[in-house]
Amino acid sequence: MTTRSIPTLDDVAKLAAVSTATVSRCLNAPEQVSDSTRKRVNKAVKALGYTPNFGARFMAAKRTNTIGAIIPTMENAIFARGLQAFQDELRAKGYTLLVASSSYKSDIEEEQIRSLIARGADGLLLIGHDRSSAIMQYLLTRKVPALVAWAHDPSAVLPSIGFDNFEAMCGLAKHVIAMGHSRIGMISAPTESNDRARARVQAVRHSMQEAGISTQNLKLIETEYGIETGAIAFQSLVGNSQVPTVVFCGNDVLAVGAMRQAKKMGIVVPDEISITGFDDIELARLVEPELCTVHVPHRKMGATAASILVDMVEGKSFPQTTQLDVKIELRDSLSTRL
Amino acid sequence: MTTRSIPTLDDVAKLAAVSTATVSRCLNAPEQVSDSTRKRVNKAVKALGYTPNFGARFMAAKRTNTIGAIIPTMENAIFARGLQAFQDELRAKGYTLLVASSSYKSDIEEEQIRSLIARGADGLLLIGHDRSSAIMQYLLTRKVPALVAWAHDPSAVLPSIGFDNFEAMCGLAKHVIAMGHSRIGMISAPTESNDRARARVQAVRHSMQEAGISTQNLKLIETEYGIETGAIAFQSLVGNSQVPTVVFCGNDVLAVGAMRQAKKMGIVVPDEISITGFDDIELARLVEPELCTVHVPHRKMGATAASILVDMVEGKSFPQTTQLDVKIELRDSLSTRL
DNA sequence: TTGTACGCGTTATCAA
DNA sequence: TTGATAACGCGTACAA
Repeated sequence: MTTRSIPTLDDVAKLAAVSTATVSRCLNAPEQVSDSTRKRVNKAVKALGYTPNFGARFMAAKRTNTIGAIIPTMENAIFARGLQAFQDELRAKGYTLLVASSSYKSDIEEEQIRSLIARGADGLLLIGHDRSSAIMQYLLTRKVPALVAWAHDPSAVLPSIGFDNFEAMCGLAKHVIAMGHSRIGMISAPTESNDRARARVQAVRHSMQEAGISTQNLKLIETEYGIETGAIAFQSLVGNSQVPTVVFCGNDVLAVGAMRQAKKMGIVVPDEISITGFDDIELARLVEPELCTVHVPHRKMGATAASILVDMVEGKSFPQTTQLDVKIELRDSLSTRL
Repeated sequence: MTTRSIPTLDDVAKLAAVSTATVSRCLNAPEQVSDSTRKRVNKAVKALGYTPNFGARFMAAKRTNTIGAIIPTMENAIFARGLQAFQDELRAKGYTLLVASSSYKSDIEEEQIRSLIARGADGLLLIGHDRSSAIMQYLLTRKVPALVAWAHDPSAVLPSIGFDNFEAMCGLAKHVIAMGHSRIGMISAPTESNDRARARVQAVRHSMQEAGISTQNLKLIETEYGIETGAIAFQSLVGNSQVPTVVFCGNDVLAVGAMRQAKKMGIVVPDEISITGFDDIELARLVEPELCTVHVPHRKMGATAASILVDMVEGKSFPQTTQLDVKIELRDSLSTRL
């Protein structure tokens, strides 16, 4: 039982009695190697338990078959589900996924972008378009293909896949307003450096104006992502003089927090107040009443994002932007205001 | 506007009119460089937007300040929360986290372990002790520090941090049995290559035997992780001749699925049947009735795991196993059987 | 305090 | 089909 050191290409080559070039070819272009030597090499690889060193491979080939993804947080079910689909699809295409999370902080995101690129990520998946010009410059000079997901903006520099947050929320808001609601509350994630959140808020404003309702009637609270924060926001929203008849929430988690708080305060949903969410995570159908929300095809988005990004990396043609359809899920947490 | 290529150490050195060695020192051991030259070098680094190439750095230094983590799935809130804490703590200590997921498949996990090690991960976080001897050999010969989380086993080869799944479930099961339950159902995640799931099932068996209840009275169903799968399992459990009075679930997600199915079938929880979970994710307190479960300190586990793993990587002393306390949360989905 | 020069493990070019 | 060999970008003895 001697201490064996980590086997290298050279070790494999020696054991198989060939050159390192041949071993390398066996691994990367097997069809260029004769059957007999390939068998011999593969045997040596197994015997030694050889694994290529990515650092060296990266330096020599400038490719890693690795895709990096930076998401705001792993604690959010929507990203988790989409990301899992993203990874599954990448695997099928022979790529490995590396994930980093930014905690919704743009400076951390920048750091992660640099880190993943330095590590040789062939392509990057990012969330949303909001990004400092410095880091955009960096991305462009490094020429690393980057795809923005969870967003849809044909005019943006980076290609994107997602849905139109503005349109989606408009659809819901118009429906709600048509039901007779005019005193409106909204709980949103912080809109600074979060284009998705901003678009959803603007959609509500826009829909109100279009219906001739003064946006003075909109009570907006911005708060961080969480059930607890949603509950607190709801409390202060209904504590005001003008209690809204409906509360739009920027995502399902905030909405569920609002619903919990309503129950706690003895406010009946939807009889006394309607609540809506966004995303349609599993949770939305587990609460009572079921949450009215906007369904987003996360898995499909993740899988499609993988396809597109791989095409980008491999120099194939790809769409500048891909729009996915959302569906408004009218459920029991929303009712008509007579 | 010329096409600039990626700046290297050499470029920085030239611009600052020093040698590459000095630049390297500026980055890795600033105290060895005089103030004036350091300033000059830092300026050049900024001007060029230089980022070290990890591949090259890894090859030369054999360290990357990177920790890899392989979790079964990102879609599970328990891992997500613990992992986020893990990452936050790592960041504070100057390490970067790379995440991969195995979809609960051991062959994929092996692939990911090799991949992360080849990429130069200084240390690895793994979930659970179940692992083939081949990959254990690989881990040991590569001498990469690896810490097992979500498990606690003083006798295992790899150091671990977590809680005693067996003891935790025994605590709950004994309490339930003392409440008068004797016809028992259980919905578990697949126990093959999942020591946590296995320990929880064994705990129920053990507790029954200890109370003099034949384990013939245990109806066990193994199914994959998910709300829907939990619902299906529950349905077949109550479709049997001997309907259980309590259903233990291996985790909260399965339990919530069971509760949803019970509601759908018009079976009142806990009056007609009690249901328990494990983990205490946020969801547990959002369903109605609130789910009786075992609370696990995920965040604390993640943060502590980071500390220990960094100590391992840096050659400091560390505990072979760290046990965290769990707490049984007696909530309304469990009631006495008279 | 700073510079020179070598080696890390791989891929790719070119010849054989 | 195979082999020799030059990069790739960095850290670090060792020397100055």
